[in-house]
Amino acid sequence: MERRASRPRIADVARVAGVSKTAVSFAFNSPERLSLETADRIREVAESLGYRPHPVARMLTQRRTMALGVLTPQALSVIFSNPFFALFNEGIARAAEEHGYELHFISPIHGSLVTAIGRATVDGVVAIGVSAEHPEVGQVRGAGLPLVLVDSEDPPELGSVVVDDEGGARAAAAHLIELGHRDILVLAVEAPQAVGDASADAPLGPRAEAAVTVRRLRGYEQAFESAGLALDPAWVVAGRASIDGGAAAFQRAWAMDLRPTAVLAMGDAMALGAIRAARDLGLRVPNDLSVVGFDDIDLASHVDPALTTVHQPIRQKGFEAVRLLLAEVEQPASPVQHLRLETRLIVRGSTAPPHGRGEVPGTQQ
Amino acid sequence: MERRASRPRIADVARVAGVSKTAVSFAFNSPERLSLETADRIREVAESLGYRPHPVARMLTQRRTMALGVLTPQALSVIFSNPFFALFNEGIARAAEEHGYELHFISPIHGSLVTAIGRATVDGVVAIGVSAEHPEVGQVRGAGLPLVLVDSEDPPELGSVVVDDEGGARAAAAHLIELGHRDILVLAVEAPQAVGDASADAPLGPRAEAAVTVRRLRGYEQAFESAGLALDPAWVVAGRASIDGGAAAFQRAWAMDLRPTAVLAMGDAMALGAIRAARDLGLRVPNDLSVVGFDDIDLASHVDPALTTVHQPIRQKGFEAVRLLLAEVEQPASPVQHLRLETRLIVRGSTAPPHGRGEVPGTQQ
DNA sequence: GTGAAAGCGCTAACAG
DNA sequence: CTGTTAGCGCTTTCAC
Repeated sequence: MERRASRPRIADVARVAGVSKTAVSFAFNSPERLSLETADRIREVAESLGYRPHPVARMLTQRRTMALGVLTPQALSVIFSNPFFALFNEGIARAAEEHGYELHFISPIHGSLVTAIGRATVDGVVAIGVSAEHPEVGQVRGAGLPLVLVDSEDPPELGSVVVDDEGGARAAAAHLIELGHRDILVLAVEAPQAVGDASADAPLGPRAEAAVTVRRLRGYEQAFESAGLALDPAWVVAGRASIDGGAAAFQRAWAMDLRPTAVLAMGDAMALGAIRAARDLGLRVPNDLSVVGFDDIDLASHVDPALTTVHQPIRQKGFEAVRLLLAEVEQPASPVQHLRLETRLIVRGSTAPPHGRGEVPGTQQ
Repeated sequence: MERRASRPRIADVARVAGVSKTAVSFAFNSPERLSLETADRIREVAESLGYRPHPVARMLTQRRTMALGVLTPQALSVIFSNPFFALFNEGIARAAEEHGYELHFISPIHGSLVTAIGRATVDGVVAIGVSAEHPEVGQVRGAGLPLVLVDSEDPPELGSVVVDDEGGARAAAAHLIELGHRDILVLAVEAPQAVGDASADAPLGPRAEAAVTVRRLRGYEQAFESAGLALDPAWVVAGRASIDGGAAAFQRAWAMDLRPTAVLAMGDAMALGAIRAARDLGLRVPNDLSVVGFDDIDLASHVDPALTTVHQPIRQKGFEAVRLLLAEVEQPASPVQHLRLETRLIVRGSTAPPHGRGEVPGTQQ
């Protein structure tokens, strides 16, 4: 009856090798505290038994998991289908694996982020799309976990990584204005209705994404003001941050009899959607309609015409967030850090002067 | 000194509420075993203290983690930058969240998949790009974890989800042959050099991806044979499964004086790379060169010309893999299941008869 | 309805 | 160099 289907425990190894559990533990964790031969013999026995220290038990005693959490209010499946997250995750992943940490994605479970956080076994978390006003932030901190915010600086005592949304937006709007556009439609990101079923938590309220929207909108406004113009609120329509969302928003604007010569979209996906919708209406881009996106996802440079957009270093955002987080995780005494990364306008083929007057910028006024 | 910075434990709640630890546990896990008022009071105290059951301790006693692992030999960062995985992960994620499980990505840590698996705290794993000959498979099974293989049926006693690679490849090749092509270049996927540093494990050998390659190649051959032709091994060149890899492979073939009128690429990314390389050489697609991909990633239908390719249900593959896995996880007695999904050729704009004779298929013979 | 006590599997003082 | 022992924080029989 010595054979057992279940996983061998440390005691089994100790018994077979004729040593104490301590010795076995040392053989794995501090071999230098054992004679070479003892350590070798123990490892052989362990090997032959197929023994591996149980990771959960190990976490419990070591009080660390060697895993980092990526917290998002979005459903897991959108995290993986969204090109923005593809880049962000890539950056996160690169930093995590460089330091030997695993990655756990913390997304609503049965609609509840609170339960998801409650279950997370991580040493620290990077949160994106979340800020001060969210109960989740308090929960993570209450759990004693280091937390770094991305795209929000709100509880200032937390580490953060943000980009210059305002400056990027300003540059985008200024570009259009310089080209001579005056009838500019703004496609804003509406707060996504979080997965939420009718479960206990999730009084989601204004998400941090709203903060990004506000910053970008402010940038647009500043550019208008600098040019002595004003951004008419009626020309700001909100939609979901996706291709379909952008298309729908553009159509809605059109149905409201807005006839823009240019579009400022707060995301590339929305920009692409607007282009699609405009084409369906018979408009040519950029001749009849100029479109500027935001983010500079991979696709932006591959579509035709290539999308003029505001580049933000998404990968780097993820990478730096993990770097800041690990500093806190590994030296709990270290001060929290704040990072602000640059954005820059990339002019490609989707923008031109209004009225199809070719590629040469000229003031139509 | 009652205030403590660290996380409150169950004993703290018990003490403050004036009950035993058991009662506190019951208040959370089996409230029906407590009087309503006791349970409520305990929960209030817990709330006020900010108490949350420690997830690791919980895992240890419950002997389940409510998390599933996704095992891949690729580095974490490639998992997120690769469009194939984007789709696969989406399917995985959808199924996992539907059942309330978290997802952990198990990728080499410091180059070692073995340590990564050793650390994984999951109730089961879906492995892709791995099969019988890999030590990792044995390790996972040794840990007593249910395991479902994707793209391999090799240890037949394991659950599996595969697609009809052979049939898809056959259809792709047949399509080209019917169009009249005879000089067909095959772009095969070469085994990726796993991340591996010089660390202990990773005698990686032929990866399961090799199996996919073999199946697709066999499909191509069958189509050739059915047409009374033969696939010349000299016309099969291998490259990395990426855009750059495809471009490089095509250039290499060109440098070896191969002058194909068509390309069969084992992945869409490679196909796209081949198109790029061909264009750089002054060839027009599909007039001078027809290209067929494999997989049908999102991008395939968005490029110009849209890519003719073999569609495989990548999302579904992920979704089903988790479904099969959960069946095993939740009813350990249940039999392992095997699933084979269909593929189908999707003809778009990147294929035409050879010699630029327009879009109408005609036998050039 | 409530609590005492025995683990879950491992680590790490502390002795010897 | 090796073993004893006491936890890590929670769950869960089993008595009361």
